[in-house]
Amino acid sequence: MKKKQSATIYDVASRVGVSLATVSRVVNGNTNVRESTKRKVLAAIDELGYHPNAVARGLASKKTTTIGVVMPDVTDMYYSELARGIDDVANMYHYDVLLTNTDEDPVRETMAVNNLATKQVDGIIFMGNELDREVLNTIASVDAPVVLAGFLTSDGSLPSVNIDYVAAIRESTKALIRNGHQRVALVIGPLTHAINKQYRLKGYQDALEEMGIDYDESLVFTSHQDYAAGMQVAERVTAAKATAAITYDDEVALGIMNYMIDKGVKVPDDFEVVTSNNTKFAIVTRPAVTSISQPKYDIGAVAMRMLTKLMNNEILEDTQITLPHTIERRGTTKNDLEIKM
Amino acid sequence: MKKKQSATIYDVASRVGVSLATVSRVVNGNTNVRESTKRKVLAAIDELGYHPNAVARGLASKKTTTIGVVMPDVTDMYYSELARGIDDVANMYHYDVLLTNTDEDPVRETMAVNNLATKQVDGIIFMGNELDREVLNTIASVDAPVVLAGFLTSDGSLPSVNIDYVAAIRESTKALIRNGHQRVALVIGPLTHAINKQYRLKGYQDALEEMGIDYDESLVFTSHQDYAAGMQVAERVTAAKATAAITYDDEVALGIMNYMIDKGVKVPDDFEVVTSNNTKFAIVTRPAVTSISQPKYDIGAVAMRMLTKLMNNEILEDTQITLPHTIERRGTTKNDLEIKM
DNA sequence: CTGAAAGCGCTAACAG
DNA sequence: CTGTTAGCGCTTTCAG
Repeated sequence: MKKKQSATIYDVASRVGVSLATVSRVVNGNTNVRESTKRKVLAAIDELGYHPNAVARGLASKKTTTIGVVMPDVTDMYYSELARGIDDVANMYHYDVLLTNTDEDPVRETMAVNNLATKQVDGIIFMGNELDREVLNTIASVDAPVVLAGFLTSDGSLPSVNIDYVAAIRESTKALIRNGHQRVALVIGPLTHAINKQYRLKGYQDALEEMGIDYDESLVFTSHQDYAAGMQVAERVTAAKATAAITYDDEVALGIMNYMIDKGVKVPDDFEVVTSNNTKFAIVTRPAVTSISQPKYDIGAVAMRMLTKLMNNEILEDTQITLPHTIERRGTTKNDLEIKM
Repeated sequence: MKKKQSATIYDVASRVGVSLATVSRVVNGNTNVRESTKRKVLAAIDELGYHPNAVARGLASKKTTTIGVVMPDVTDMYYSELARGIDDVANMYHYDVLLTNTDEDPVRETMAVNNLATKQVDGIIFMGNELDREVLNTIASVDAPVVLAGFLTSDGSLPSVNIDYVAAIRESTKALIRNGHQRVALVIGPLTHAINKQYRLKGYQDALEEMGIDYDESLVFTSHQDYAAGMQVAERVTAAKATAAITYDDEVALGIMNYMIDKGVKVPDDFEVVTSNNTKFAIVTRPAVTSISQPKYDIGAVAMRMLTKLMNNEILEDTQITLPHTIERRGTTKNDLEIKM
């Protein structure tokens, strides 16, 4: 039963007594084939166990019906949920997904994009936190549309799908301030990244300004995106005498929360926490974590949908898509947390 | 700067004044090329920005340097950690990964395998809980080696990488019994799956027998692999008057634990929990969850390593690989939990 | 060490 | 509605 791929389009053609072209037509659903011959071809295909060779098809048609997905890490819940959205709509449009983990290393990101180009993918969806100049150049040099999912560059030169980070952080910060906090810590990624400096930090600063609180740089912390990093930054947050924190990553939020709990600090009574991604991590703890709720699956799905249009040479009416977010109130904030614009 | 792929091997050849064959040789690292012409070819490649077309190469060589990974769901931490191990060693051997989510639906699994065959992947790594007969037939019909990661079939007809589930569950069950529990609940997946019935349940029964406790079918529960399902099964576990539980999935364990906590049952004082996958979920809660520790990343990595051998037509000395596991004691079991063989 | 020639399996005009 | 004819870009004998 091995060697399924042995039958070629030629075998089918000669068996039925038609030309390659005819077989190709029925395989590709071309309507210009007489019903009777179509039936015969289909029968032969079945008997021979013929399956089209996508590689040959790719060479001839210059379309591989494969897209590349470049992401920091599949084991990161935030990205994997985006990936699931991407994969589902990719399948819906009959695309396969070539997955690459980069750990946000620009060198690996560059290699990944180049490699995907070599494999002739029809398009690429890129996830991460920032686009290094060299990566940007590589993307520009590639003959395949690229869309960013879950982050963006400051110049908006590439199509992307995101939520309104400024508003999301602004709202949460204000809510915390209304809850009585004068010192709210902001825990984000490197300020060298546009998404952190121009969006998240901006939202935080806007909130402070609107609420009449002076911006204190010492309340802004940079952290890696993992649990251990959260525990570490928690110590600094404590030292800075913050009484609440907004984080950009759920694992970091849990690290901070558990640090507090382990130190005997009551959450939310003595310390409130709001996180950003609303992954499963935010709901399995006690207390569960209040979070900005991003439509992660949809971000991936919409990005993929955009990509299909791009691959189809359609014009996008809007290249910078912003999806709505909400705030999910849970146990790490006091019940009277009030969300307002 | 667009249209990078414009240059072909032919362009390079004519620019240098050699034949295609020569360029192909230097591109593929064939040593039979004079150093001077090699240098010239390399220079031309650089000037023209030539990048080999993997699709054409695949057609000609019948190797795509791409493998397929079929998994239930990327957003499931257990599988995504396996996937990361796979991806890392795949890259090490210069393979790309085509990812497909199946939600364990046999229909989608069958389609996935067929699709991967169409795409001419050189090999496939399959993850899941069970192989449906039809899926098994499809796998057999495909002309590419397949290895299973993180589960197995009862007949061992396919190469696989796992831990010793029987021993792992036996040890944890016995440890719980030694802790004084007469009624330990076992929460696993459907008994129609070999991994549940012939391995996990067996380990549980062996432990009971060794400890002189009668097997009580009403203490074995079937549950889906998610948090909500865990909360649901917890109610039944409580009704069955179990005082401890062993689960096959971390999210399920958290569901059970939180159900107990929410009901005022003290964990671990009044109820102990041991889970199986030791994902990040097990460490971010308070208490953190005692877990069987599987080398998930390594399971994926070893599976991929096996696959490379298979793709290289090497003979495997051992097709059923068992990796070592340990038990990670945390806060959902009493401190005197004693692990013995 | 290098070139010529024959495909890999399929799509895509172009005829008819 | 169907066949013919070119390739797609590269690998791979086989000569030399």
